[in-house]
Amino acid sequence: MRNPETTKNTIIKESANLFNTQGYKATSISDITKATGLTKGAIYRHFESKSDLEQQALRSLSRVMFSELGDSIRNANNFKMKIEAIFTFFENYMNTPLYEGGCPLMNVAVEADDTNTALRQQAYNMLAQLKASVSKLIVNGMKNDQVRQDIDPEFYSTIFIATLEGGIMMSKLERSKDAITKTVAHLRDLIETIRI
Amino acid sequence: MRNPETTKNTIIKESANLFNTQGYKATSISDITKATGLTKGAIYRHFESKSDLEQQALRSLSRVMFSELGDSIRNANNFKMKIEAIFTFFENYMNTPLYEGGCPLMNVAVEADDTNTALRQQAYNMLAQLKASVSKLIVNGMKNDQVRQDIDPEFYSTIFIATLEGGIMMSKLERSKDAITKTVAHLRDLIETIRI
DNA sequence: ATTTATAGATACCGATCGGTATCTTTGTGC
DNA sequence: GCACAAAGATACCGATCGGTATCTATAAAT
Repeated sequence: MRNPETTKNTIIKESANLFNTQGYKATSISDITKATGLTKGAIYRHFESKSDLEQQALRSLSRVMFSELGDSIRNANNFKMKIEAIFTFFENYMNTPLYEGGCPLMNVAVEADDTNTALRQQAYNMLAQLKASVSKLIVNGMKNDQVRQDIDPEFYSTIFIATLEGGIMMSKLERSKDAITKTVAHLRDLIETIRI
Repeated sequence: MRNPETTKNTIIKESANLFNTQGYKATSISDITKATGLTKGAIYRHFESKSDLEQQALRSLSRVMFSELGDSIRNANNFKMKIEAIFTFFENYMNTPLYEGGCPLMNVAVEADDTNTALRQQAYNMLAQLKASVSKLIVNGMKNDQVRQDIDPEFYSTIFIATLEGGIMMSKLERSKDAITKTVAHLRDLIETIRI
């Protein structure tokens, strides 16, 4: 019953959920004690500060996000299907989300200002990783003659991510799939202009 | 020296700045006393609660945003130039922003969860207003034979806003104009496909 | 100049914040 | 079954939170 590793994972999972839905600053340690059924003493045994917990929770969210996204890209076996896997991943934020509260990258990017350098740096790294994976997908498409040679992978990677993130922001606010559906439809058209 | 109207405006302006940069929940009343040089007594004479101040501050940000955006659209005299005015407006978030902290709509959309219905509703209304103004611009372009008749204004309005909002989110995180520049370049291409 | 209404300052309230010292409970090796 | 180290609970800390009752200073009207 009393497994410290399990306890730590529980704290990370529950706090990640709270941080991603309510915000990092807005979530208190006592919120986390209520969600986990543990006490402050237990939490501060496993994490040296709230800031430490925030960082580990975001790292967990990041891992979940990128492992799911990476898996679904890997499981698709051509450029078109890999891109569709990304679309599905973002559309799922509105029906069967991996985690509550929307995209952890966008949430932390908006909340973390200059006073929270640790979270900001993590957000920056997440965006860099996301851009790199989309760019790589496009580059591989070019190598396999599925994408035109004259396009800039970084350019399209940026367009894709901006459009999808903006779409889920709108959809979350409107509580409707409409925006993300429209943005994905648009990106599908865009893909056809660079595919071979 | 002692003008209650001026005082109230000062409180709204300074608190709006803090809310938009640090977040609503994360900004305390004492942060606002420091920024304004006033005391709690003065603030609570003009606003009945922090929530009331948050709402009035956001309303102020919204008015500034839409009056500036509306003016620059009005001052342009054809579809292409009006669209360019929107691009310039969003690009300006990265060089000479109207207010610190990025787009008030995106900030409040991400922060305001189900526990803050008042701010959420205001954010929803802001998005509706933004969508309506871009849609109207496209509809007018169609009426004046500057835009193709077979396109859906709501569709393109959504694409534009999603892409621009996503772009400024990325640019703010990366502290670089790169993302917003790329997204604007993309939207410029997109415009050419629906213009006559 | 005096009165009066109100803008703003001061001093406080209980609740909650992040954090810690200390105590009790629990699993594990012998 | 006993000892022991570590996990978790309890009780507390000072600081800060949003909010308010009360007092003082000030501008305007007479």
